Amino acid sequence: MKRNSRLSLALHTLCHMASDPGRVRTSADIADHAGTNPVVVRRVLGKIRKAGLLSSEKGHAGGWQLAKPAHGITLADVYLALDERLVSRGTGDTEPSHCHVEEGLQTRVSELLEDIEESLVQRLRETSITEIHPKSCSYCDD
Amino acid sequence: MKRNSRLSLALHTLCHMASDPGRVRTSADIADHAGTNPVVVRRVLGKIRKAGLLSSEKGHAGGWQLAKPAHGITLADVYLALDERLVSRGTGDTEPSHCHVEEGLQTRVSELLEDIEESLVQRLRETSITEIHPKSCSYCDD
DNA sequence: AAAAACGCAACCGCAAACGTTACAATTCAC
DNA sequence: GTGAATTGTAACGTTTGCGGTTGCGTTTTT
Repeated sequence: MKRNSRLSLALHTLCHMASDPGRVRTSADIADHAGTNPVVVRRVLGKIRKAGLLSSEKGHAGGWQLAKPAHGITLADVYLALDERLVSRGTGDTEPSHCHVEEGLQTRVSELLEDIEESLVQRLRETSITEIHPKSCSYCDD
Repeated sequence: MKRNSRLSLALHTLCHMASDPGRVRTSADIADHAGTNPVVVRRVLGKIRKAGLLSSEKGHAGGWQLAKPAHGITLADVYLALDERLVSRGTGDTEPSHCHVEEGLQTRVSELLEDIEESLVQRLRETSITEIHPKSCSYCDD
């Protein structure tokens, strides 16, 4: 897999599911399609499930499917479910500075990045996963 | 330093410079203020310089300063100068798949992320570095 | 009981990035 | 000229994040 793999993998999988919501898929199936590993798939989809977008069933004939209508799932839902925080990254430790301006500036920069992050999420909220639809393919049983 | 350090460091530094454009600062000064290392500073600011936003002078009394008016420098300029590509990350190798749909989908997801990246840059273009101004501080000579 | 599937923890290996040291090149003061 | 100050760059170590992998327990169906 390559960069931004988690988001990419999640969108990839959700798009497949949106095109055939009834079908239950195993992590092995998904991993094959995405060119990765079942455990990685379960790791990523686990977060999506915790956000309520997917459901999974254990045991024989178990697997994954959408937990709600695809048209109601936006890119923001997926992004937030994965806790990506591409731009802001909650700074966590604000190391104290010897200078008032420094601390103020540090805070300002953080706030700014936080704003940008919010803009990004707003943008993501405008697109549903149903809008990622490649043309159908007669060679695949998707 | 913490996450997203390059962008953070660059904004931090440029903001300082915007508030006193005449002053020449050494990488050691900047590193002190930012709580990092002169070499790291030179690494990051080097990219900014290549984009034409900063100039640097070697030798005694050398250092860094803005290469153009601060109000004309946007966050997008800085972001692009650093070649961050937070969301899309030019996939590079598009591993061929056994399935037409997979390749189409892969492409679609990449295009989508590319769009999002573009939206992000558009958002960044709306803010100038002069808009990151903490209140002045009588304890510091900034 | 066996097979199929998830859930999870533990590890390996790799790549990116920061931190640091070292050194050459350049510029200014004297 | 000599020396100090500063950038530019290369090299190396360390840390961190993450994908990949293995292993094992749990659950469900047959």
